Amino acid sequence: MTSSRFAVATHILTLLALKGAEPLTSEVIAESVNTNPVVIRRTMAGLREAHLVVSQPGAGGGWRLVGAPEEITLAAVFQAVEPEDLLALPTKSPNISCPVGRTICQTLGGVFHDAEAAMTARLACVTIADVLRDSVPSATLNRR
Amino acid sequence: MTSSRFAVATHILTLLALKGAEPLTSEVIAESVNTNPVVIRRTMAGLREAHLVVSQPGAGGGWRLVGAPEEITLAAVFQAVEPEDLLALPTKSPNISCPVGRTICQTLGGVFHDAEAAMTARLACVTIADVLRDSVPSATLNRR
DNA sequence: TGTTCCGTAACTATAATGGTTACGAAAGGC
DNA sequence: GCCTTTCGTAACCATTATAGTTACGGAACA
Repeated sequence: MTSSRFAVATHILTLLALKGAEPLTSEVIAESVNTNPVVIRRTMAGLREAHLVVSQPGAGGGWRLVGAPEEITLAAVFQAVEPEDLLALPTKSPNISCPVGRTICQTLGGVFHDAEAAMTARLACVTIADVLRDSVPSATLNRR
Repeated sequence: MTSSRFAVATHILTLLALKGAEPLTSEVIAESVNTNPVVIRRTMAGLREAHLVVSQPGAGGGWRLVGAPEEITLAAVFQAVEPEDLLALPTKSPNISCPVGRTICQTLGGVFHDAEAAMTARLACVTIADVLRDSVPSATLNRR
């Protein structure tokens, strides 16, 4: 099981898309997500590094989307907040004196990579705009 | 990040496939995986429930594959040892007085399900026989 | 009857996650 | 220049999952 960061990040971006150009503070976002502003900032840090959002400190500041909701795929969101590999190899290396143990990790690495790529490809078909439309059908996107 | 159970289970099944009808003890398997016999038994419990392996206590006992390696897909292995959802929704429900928070979990649930299905579909294309061939090319499968 | 082996409970150590407090720094209104 | 707002981040705690380990009961079989 992964962390809920991906779910939280998607929730936040959808909220930002709904509110359009208006910047939202961590406090306001935290209320919608039902958590602490610091948790929001932690999650947003990854999104900012990926240039999906920008932040502005000071009065009237907060968070805004960088691009159009139609152009933010969930694959990009996933990679921004869950960098690690989804399927894990064992921390302790297998016994290299066993013919299987000697090579299994390399074999599995390839399979795992393919499987994760398949999942990412599926996530790349969905955008924040799609999520917003699905989640709040009545929303008229406030475009900049 | 998931646990390494899926990797360990695949390792074990590959080892059983290599050894054919000969039953392997938890001790022998643990040596190849480089861990403790109890950890092996814990992992095997899921595989037994899924009818992928059978165990036999007592002298000369151990673990054997139930079916042919060609018929055991990694999707079946994955589902046997990692039953939970891969992508997680937040433990705390969002704020239902927010239009996004009210509905986002249901929307995300659908997306997550599709993404996991895409990964599983990819894993269903690979069998234990494939892994064995890839990992130990020289292996002649000892068939029953 | 004794050895071998699984089945499982119990305990521990470690790491990840999420929640919280705290405080520094940047932005902008006055 | 000051003061308020807000982000950025460190630090700490509680909770949970995983993996490792010991221990012991019960089944199989010679």
